[in-house]
Amino acid sequence: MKYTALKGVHDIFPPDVYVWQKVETTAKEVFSVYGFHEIRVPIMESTDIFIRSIGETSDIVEKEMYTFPDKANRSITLRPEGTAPVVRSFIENHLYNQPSPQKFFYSGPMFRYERPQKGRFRQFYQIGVEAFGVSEARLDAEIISMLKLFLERLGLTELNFEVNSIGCEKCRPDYKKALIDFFPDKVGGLCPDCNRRYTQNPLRILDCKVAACIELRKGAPQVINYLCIDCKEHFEEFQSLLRLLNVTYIINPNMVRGLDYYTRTTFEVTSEHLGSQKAVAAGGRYDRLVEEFGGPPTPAIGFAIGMERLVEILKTHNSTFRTPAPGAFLATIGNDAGRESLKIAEKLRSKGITVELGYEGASLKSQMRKADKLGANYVFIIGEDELKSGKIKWKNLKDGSQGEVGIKEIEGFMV
RNA sequence: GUGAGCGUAGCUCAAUGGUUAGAGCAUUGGACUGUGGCUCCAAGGGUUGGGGGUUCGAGUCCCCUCGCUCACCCCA
Repeated sequence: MKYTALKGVHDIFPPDVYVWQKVETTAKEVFSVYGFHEIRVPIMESTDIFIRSIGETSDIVEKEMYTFPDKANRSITLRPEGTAPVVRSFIENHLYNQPSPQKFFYSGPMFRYERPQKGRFRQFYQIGVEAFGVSEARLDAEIISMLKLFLERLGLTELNFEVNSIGCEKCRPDYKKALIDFFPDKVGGLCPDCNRRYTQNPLRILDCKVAACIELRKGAPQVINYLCIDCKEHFEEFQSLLRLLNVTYIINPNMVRGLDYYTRTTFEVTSEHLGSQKAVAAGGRYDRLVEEFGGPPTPAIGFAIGMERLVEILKTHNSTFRTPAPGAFLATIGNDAGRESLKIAEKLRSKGITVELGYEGASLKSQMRKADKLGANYVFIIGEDELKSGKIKWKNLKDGSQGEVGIKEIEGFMV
């Protein structure tokens, strides 16, 4: 094959594209009921926007960004995630001067230079939401509830909601220290990756999958026990509201997010139907990011849904996504009938009926076959006899019934 | 970046180192010169991912390369 798509990118075409459309329209419907409005931001930004938000030492920045110089030698990066561009837009357009909270959703492609595997791609799509200006836990609970409703609307009820709090800039240092103090005599037994984590980012030891590390970290201090008063109250209120809203959740004290900007509430929605990358949606609070970006102190929270992962789950749950079938198929015999069929097709289409035609002088039999394969409801047969009499034959392909209808009455017949 | 597995028709897969690489499904046409589905017949479709090597002979064995997949790191 001479021309192929790049590694880790994919085409989306029927019937799958109808699953995607369903997800996108459902998101818009649900999110708008919660007062979220669409925001459209560029897919490329100045590189430093991502470096400052995601964190200089994060894997995304260190090795996964699509970064290149433009013709004026500015460093440009294809967005690896959606929060930073939205925060940039929020500040640049002074949206903090609008009534608080400001709530946005977006959807579109993200780019990360990684080795593809199940549920992971170089160009992938996210639907995300961001809410600015409210720190109270009611908003956290609302957002989780909104995510749950969205998933339920898509028929997904067997997903796991995992929550955690990773504290704030006040309490996290204490916890980090406690964690470091816990491991010294155990470091030798940890896997090589965890040895590296021990010095670079000890929190990451908590979600290592190596059996020895899982064993060794038993009894390790949990971040929940090191939260400051404010963070602790916030987390407890958050949980109490989740129960109030009947959201079934589990606390995952080992859940640590990979992006540096998170504070307090973090959460993930996971599925058993995915591979190793089982998070279908994830997010959390980032109360400091707007200020660090040069905006006014503004608490915020958001999440992102992985479209490919969500579509994967939907396809295993629900096989009813099909390419829409035409309402009518016009089978014609001869040039005159072919010309007449164009007029009829346009009339029906103007009424919103999907119409397909037979082409290339195919035999009636093969046109019938095609109509059947397309799943058409009705076939109209137009030949010399029909042109003379002004009545065309119809056949209902679902029940096999057939009859005649005047050419002028065909719209009424179909509508 | 690391590791493993796999590359034969559009798809799913056959073919002991030995003739012209086959089958099912799918596509197109026909059996009915104006009636779909079921059945039957036929046709099109392949540089066996690519390159090199061993051999009288390679889809099959060896090397390289590219691609895909899964996993690790990390993440939606």
